[in-house]
Amino acid sequence: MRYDAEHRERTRATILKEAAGAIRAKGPDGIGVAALMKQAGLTHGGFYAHFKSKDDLVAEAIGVMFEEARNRFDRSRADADPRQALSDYVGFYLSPMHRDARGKGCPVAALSGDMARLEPQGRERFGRGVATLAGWLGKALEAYGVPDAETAGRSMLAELVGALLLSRAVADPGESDAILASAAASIRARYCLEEAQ
Amino acid sequence: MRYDAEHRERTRATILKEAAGAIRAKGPDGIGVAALMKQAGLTHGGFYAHFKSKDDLVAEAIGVMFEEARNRFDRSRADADPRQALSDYVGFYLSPMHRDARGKGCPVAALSGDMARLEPQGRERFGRGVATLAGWLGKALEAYGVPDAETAGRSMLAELVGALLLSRAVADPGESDAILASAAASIRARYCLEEAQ
DNA sequence: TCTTTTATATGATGAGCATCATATAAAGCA
DNA sequence: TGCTTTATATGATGCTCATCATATAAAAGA
Repeated sequence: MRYDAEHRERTRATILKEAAGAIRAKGPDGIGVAALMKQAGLTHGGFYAHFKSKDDLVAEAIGVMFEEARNRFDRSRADADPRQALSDYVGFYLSPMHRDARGKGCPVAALSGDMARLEPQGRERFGRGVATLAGWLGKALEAYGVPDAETAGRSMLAELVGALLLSRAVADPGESDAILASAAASIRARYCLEEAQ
Repeated sequence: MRYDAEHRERTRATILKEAAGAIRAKGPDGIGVAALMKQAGLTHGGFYAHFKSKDDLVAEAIGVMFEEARNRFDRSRADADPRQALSDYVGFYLSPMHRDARGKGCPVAALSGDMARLEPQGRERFGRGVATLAGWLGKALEAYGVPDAETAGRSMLAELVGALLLSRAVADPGESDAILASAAASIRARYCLEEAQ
């Protein structure tokens, strides 16, 4: 019905935003095209006017998630010294709030487990996101003199992701909190972030 | 057809063993009852003579996986001093071999990502397994004088799991190897395991 | 040998899924 | 006002899945 010029674009963005949330919350196989389109206020058939296939959507949505993550990371380091910025990021990452907001949180933690089963297109995009994120962490560590910063950045990302995943996986809330707290304490101690908090 | 006394039991064990592998490799939703029974040399209908439901099977299979993991851990610490045993375990855990054997490897790394979506029965069993594994690591660390061993055990598990997951998730083999190596180096340095390797 | 028992097999049901051919409706243009 | 274009809607197809009612076949006990 020949809507105004950017209508199609806006609709596509809405679908992608819904998908980015739903895929993180329920996994790439946990959400169907019909349900997703309904969430976006549309019907399922129209989907294929915007995306070649569901795999195509998933790959694009992964890109959107990493853009969101980049914005968050940029914001956290905007006005502070690198050590403070890193401390803030660790604090956010290992917070119960982040744990409980799977659909809005870090795509790496939300999707790592599903990646091995995903089509190459999405995996590739995910891999680039992981490398970028590890690089940011490494640079932040390097900025205040941590040695072997590239290795440390990857190690730190692994612990952040592992701790968040475990805290989401276990059934007991006390154990879940303890996992987050232990990882935070260990990371802070080892990269001299204690006093910055 | 009234097979001999333990036939039923043996069949059940076969199904569980196949399930424990397939669930780790493809996820709880990645394998169907029919395909699983076929792998076990049976037809799909007979399944319900052994398990109440697929959810029931998944929960039991998770138990089997953690038993396997316990055996592996026990073996690794059988004849060495605690530091050497821990070093061996870290070496095994972060090896490319373990990364590539998802169906036979650590259930925590294989299933963390799926846990949040699983029924409570399976989650509960998984949570107990995680706590036990973190406890073992903590005890091993304590045995050679690492301070705050309980915290350190949880932190170490988080990094092991996170690194293995990331190494399986990224598409680029070089990056995957680097993630494993970075985590191993960081863990060895921080818990004085270098010289033990 | 005949009956009873029970582990496994067959086949069906109904739900959910991705995908696609076709229809509709409304905005811009004539 | 009427025509054309195109974003969205409807409805169908064929697939996979968990589950279950029912059938079969063979071992154990008589």
